[in-house]
Amino acid sequence: MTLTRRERVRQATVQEIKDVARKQMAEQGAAAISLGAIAREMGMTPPALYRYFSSRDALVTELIVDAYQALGDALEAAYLANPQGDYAARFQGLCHAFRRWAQAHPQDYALIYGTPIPHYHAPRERTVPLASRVVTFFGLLLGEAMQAGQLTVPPAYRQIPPTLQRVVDRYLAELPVEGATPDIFVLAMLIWSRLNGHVWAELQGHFPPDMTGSGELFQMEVTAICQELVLGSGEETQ
Amino acid sequence: MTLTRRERVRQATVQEIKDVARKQMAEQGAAAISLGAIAREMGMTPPALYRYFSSRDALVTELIVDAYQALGDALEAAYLANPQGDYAARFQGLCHAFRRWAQAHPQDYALIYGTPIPHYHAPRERTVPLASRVVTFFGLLLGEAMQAGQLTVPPAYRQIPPTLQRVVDRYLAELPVEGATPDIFVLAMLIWSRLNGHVWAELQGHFPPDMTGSGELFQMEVTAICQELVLGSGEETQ
DNA sequence: TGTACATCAGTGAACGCGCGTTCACTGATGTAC
DNA sequence: TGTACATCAGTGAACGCGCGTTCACTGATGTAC
Repeated sequence: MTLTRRERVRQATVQEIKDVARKQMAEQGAAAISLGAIAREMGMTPPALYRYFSSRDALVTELIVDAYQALGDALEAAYLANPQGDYAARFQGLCHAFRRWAQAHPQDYALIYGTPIPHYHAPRERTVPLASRVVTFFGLLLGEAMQAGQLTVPPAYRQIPPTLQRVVDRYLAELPVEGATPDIFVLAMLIWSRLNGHVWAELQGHFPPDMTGSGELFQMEVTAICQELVLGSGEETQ
Repeated sequence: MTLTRRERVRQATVQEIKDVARKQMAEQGAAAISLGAIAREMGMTPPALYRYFSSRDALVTELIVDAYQALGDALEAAYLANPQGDYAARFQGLCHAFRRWAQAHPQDYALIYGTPIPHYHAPRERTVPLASRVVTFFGLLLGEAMQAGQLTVPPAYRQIPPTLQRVVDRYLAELPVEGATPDIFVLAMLIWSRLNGHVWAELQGHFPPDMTGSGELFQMEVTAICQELVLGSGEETQ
């Protein structure tokens, strides 16, 4: 079904609102998203925005959803950009795609992984699946590598305490991905949190800023993880 | 020099202002710190607070300094609580102290490591030394362990690219700590960022919340790092 | 020990500002006959 | 192809609210003689 002229104009306006909001997030931070400021920049009056979003929070929610979606898409593209059997290359590709996206869109990154906006409550039923998708790419890759014998799970990650094991099993049962093991599930989350911690520290200047610009520090961390997991390129077995 | 009655009352008021501010941070987030709300809760009028802090930002700065100080003190206590030669125990103690402090004071933790407050600019000459102090405890410990031959720096951390090496050298030259090597400097930052990433993810609910409550997940990560670094307890050599 | 003065905590009114949101309305765009 | 009506985007005024900050002031606390 093709869109009418009016619908196309409407969609363009929605897009413009989001774009201006993102621009203002970049300048003032996510907490400062304001319908008034957006309207001003668009040459409109604030009430006009209520034709497009039922409230400020609804707009914020859409921005969050878009951000997760964009990050997930970036990871998916990176995942597919590297050859299927080369697990180390795919992993590195994922890691760098994560960092690159965060650096290219620091405002969206802070929106989803930073301090929540005061008085805003995200609808978890929408955000949780999207947040999971991000981690899932790491899980998928690590799972494949393990099945191919190109990954050694460090002993510390193999010994899951019984109470934690039970919780993990419950999540695995609901997961739409087959072949996921508790080891890989936990490993993917922990590896992701390392990367996220690094990228966050970079962006917030918690590292000496002139040490992170080149990306060499990040590369060291990624290499260290590869070595810790003995991530193979798949060449040995083929 | 002993304090006069007036000075003591004054200090108590300053303390109360900070305490109320911290309480409100816990409820509404750091971005919502408001002199008006603080005054209201204290049964005062907003202008009265200007007797104690020259502006809202000055108050925020003090809260940040206090938070860094408290976290540093907690780490120092944990550092000293474990025997000098037992590097693994000391490391684990540091890690858990970091997490415990963050969980006990999530608002202060978010204040220093979360998204910066909009329109507030921290005076870096005050915050950077305090932020460094936190990481320094990890550096100190890892340095001692290495000198004792109880630490193996993973190969990925040993190969520092030349451009990065130059920057690291410059920082090491200014550092008041002797015996710090580039390896350890880089290692401490990266290990800290892993821990920070984990703790942040826990607090923000980026991990499934029922998986983090027990602390077993965090313990797995700490153990993994210990094993990756082959952190010894010092018993073998004595 | 008592008085005169200085210091300082806190008040109350006011400043300009921006916020999200509602409402009744105008005027343009699209649709049905 | 032309007219009558419905839909919808956007305006302007207004709502109540809270913010940081200033100013002139009152009244209590402390100090000097």
